[in-house]
Parts: sequence; C-alpha cells; structure tokens
Amino acid sequence: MNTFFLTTPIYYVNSHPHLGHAYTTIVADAMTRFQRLMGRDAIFITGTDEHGDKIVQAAEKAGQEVGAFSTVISAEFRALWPQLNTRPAAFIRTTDPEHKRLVQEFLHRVHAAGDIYFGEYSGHYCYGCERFYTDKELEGGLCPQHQVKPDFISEKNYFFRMSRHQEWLTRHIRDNPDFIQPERYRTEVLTLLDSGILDDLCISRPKTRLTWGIELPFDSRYVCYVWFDALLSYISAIGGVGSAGYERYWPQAQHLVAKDILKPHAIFWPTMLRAGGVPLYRRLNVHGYWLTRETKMSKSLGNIVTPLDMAARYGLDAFRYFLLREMHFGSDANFSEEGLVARLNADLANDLGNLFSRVLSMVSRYCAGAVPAPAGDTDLESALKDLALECLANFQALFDAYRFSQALESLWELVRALNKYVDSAAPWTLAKKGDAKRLGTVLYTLLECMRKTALHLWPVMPEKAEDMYRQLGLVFQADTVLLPREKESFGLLNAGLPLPAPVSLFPRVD
RNA sequence: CGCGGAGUGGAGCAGUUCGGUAGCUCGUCGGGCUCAUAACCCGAAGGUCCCAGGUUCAAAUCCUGGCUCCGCAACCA
Repeated sequence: MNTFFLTTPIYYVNSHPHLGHAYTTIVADAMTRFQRLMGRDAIFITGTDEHGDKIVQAAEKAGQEVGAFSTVISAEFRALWPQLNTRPAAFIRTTDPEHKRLVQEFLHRVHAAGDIYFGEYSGHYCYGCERFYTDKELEGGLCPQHQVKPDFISEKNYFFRMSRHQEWLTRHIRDNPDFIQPERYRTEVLTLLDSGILDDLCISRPKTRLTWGIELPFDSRYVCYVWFDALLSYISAIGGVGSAGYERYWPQAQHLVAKDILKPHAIFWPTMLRAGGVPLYRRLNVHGYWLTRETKMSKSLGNIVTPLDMAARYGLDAFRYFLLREMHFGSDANFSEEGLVARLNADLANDLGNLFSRVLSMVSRYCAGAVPAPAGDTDLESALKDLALECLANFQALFDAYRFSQALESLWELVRALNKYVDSAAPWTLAKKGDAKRLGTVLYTLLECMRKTALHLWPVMPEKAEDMYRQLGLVFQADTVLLPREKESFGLLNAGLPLPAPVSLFPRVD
C-alpha cells in the first residue's frame, strides 16, 4: 500500500509549547503534505506524554491536581497545531483510557514472552529529589541538588530484558543504514551499543513512590515507567496492534525526534517492539536544537522563543519557511528575529514575491490579464526548462530525504533562473516591438514555471502557495496534484485563463 | 583519559561518506535594465579551509597528535 506515516514525539506536559515543539510539528506537517503531493496516503500524528514524577512535581509547583494540570497543558499543545496550520491525523494523550488498555495488553505480551522479570534494584536514593542517582551523577557522594548524602536503598521492581536484544539490535542497525538518520546519530547509537552491555530496563515504579502512571497488569502495586508507556502511544494513536489503522500505516512508520530523546527511540523502542512481537518502525529521523545567541533555549535563561509571536509578526508561512530553510536537518541552528527578517526580505520578498509581481504585472499589461499561448521555444526556453526539471527533481529527492534546507535551495536556484530569464528575454522589448508570439512564449513559460514553484512550496507554505495559485488563475487542490509528473513535463497550465489583479505576496519588512 | 558536535573569504553556512582547479546566501564595490516589492541581472574584490606532523602524483576531505568553542550527563523538540 502506498502509505506514509510519521510521528512527532508526544510532548511532555511539564512545560508549555515553545519553538522546539513547533519546529518538530511543522517538519512533520510539511513532510506529510509533501508525501501527499507525491501521491501517497500520508498522515502524521502527535500528542502529549502525561505520566511520571516530573509531571507530579510540575503540578505541585503550580498548585494543581495532577490530572487537571496535565489536561490544561495538553490542551495548549492541541490548540497550537491548527494555529501553525499543521494538521495531525490524531492527537493522543497517554492518559486516554484506550491507550492505557493497549499498554497493559502490550505489557502482558512481553511478560508472557518471558522478557519481564521481577528483581531487586539497589541504589542511592535522594528523598528530596524522589529519585535514584548513579555513582557518576553524585558529586562527592552527595546529591547534586540537595547536597545531602542519599540513602542506599533496595527496591523490588520489574525489569525488561533489554540486554537480551542488544546483539540483534546492533546487527539490525548495521544492516539497515537508513534505520537511523542522519548518519551521525546512527554512529552515536552504534558507539553506545558497542561500548558495553546494555542494562536491563527498570519498567516499574512502586506506588509507594508514584501513583501517576499506568498500573502493571500483573502487579497492582506498581505503575509503568513513563517511556515504556509513552513510546507505545505511537501505536495506540492508530488503533493498537492488529487494528485497521495499524495494518494500514504501521508498516510505513517513521519517527521524528530531537537529539535528546535518541536513546529511548533508538534502543528502548526497537527492543520493546521485538519483545512484543511487533515489526519495527522503518526509520528514525533525528534533528538538532534551535539555539538563541549560540546558547540553548531554556526557561531558566529566559530566552524562549514563542512560536506564535513570530508567526503573528512576520506571517505564519514566512516563519515555517525560515525554520525549514535555516536549519540543516540534524544539526543545531540559530534562531534570531534578524535572521528571519533577512530570509523574508531576500528569499521571499526580493526573489520570489518580486518575480510574481513583475511577471503578473506584465501579463496584465501586455496580455490583457489572461494566460498567453506559447509559440515555439528558442534555446533560451530549452535551457530554462532543462534547469527547471533538474531543480524540481533535486527538490523532490532532497525533501524526501529530510534535507529541507538543500531542497529549498534547489528550488531557489530555479527562482533565480526565472528572474534571470526575465532579464534575458526582456518581454518589455518584445511588447514594444509588437512581437506577440515571442512575448506569449516568454510569459507562458514564466507562468508555467511559477506554477510548478508554487506547487512545490505548498508543503512548506500552504497558504502562500494557495495564494500564488490564485494569482495564476487556478484553484489549488492537493488531491489532484502529482509532483512526480511535474518534474518531467511542461504545459499543465492552460492558455486563456483570466488572471486576477496582482497582489503583493511578501511585502518587505524594514 | 565520560559521550558527542563544531572550527572554511566581513557575517551565516554547504562541501568532508567514495581525496582531484574552494562553493552558496547576505554584506561591500563597479556596471546594466526599467517589467517589478529602492526590487531584478552582470561583473569584481575578499579565504594560510584551527594548528603541527603523516599517507599520496594530489588532502578542506584520509591517518596521528594538539588547540579552541559548544552541547549532553539537571528541565527540554
């Protein structure tokens, strides 16, 4: 089946949505829109992760009951996505009853398969932090937070036999170079796997310490460790193992995460799936962080960028464009308002917006506002068309590989070539000479290439792309578009179409 | 010797997998055009590709050693 299925992480509700969350979801949305234009049945899903210690603590800090607290934050995330023009096919909460049931069912399967055992865990426990510390984490034997000596306590817990699957996982990652992308993160995981034996994963928390979680189906004195619960949401969101949604989408599953949660996705999750007898996801796509002034964004530093402020100030599509154009997928990137404005002015206003403006105004002036008919091509057109098809083919291949920045660069190579073509062909001279045939060819060629450009931009800037389409006298309908044929031929724009009065697409910001 | 990333013209970055005349955008300077959002097009200046060794006919790219910066090990995409 020709499907495409992508997940964002389910965001942890101990903080409000920020630029990082917006980026990941916008990437997921753009990729999904792209795959749809490529002719696939494509969806992405998102949601919130709501269990665990940290949430209980955050709720206490806010002076709220934990269930009510996570509902409020979860709703903030859910409300943000439509405002960024992202359209998840599902929004899952790990507190959904159906998810809880599916997690318990999965735990049962793994337990029955013999991959969960009851054992004892000993460690340095700080009652102030309500957590265990490893020897490495302690500073001079003291808890780094409270500067007190933690108690050495033993606790009975359930463990997942992750170590049993280490060899198999290592081989799988070696044999499937695409399983973790970009390459550097694959290398990182392989280094980690080669550096020693994996510990088994402690997957329970005694209710004496934590009750905010999913109860273990085989022991009501415990709740499930958050990651074991959260990762399974990727399957709950489409109906659970064996459901119609699962059959349809899971075989093509890809995940999208930031580098901080590489380990749970690259190690915990595949071994869990293996133990539960569920086929693995196809691919894990890992991106970097947005930095502000060379340093990481964090609440304590007060340098959080609020996505909606930027969108409101400069336009949502310019914001989306900036995020995809500026960050090289996988590496960290810098976010700055100046950077955004620079891109908006240079790429969107000067190159793209101005191209539409100059061409549409000539069509309006020289062709009575209707798409002219092309006559014969000269070498100038042949060269331009060759370049256009090459740029579009590159765009499609790069976008498909999550190399958004390079994909857009490739598209802008075409935009610049179009501006250059205007200068070389000089339609104003043709108009003066009264060479209607040649003028028709030049302007038609431009309009057709602009149509292709708008089409390819839709995943990144849906509203503006639809505006561009309208300017070309067309109505954009995603289901009727097929990108693959667009990189092969010209002439899908019909001559004679009346065009509306030109409107500025991207006004400059000064 | 905790793990990882980065160091390329004034700024921001590609290129490093599979060595072969150093590339893009912005900025600067000069020119062109007049259809256009003071936009667009052409040309120019500007680089010891962190340093030192090594391999090679040839190294930004491979190997060894070192320096500097940053991130993770605490929240967090």
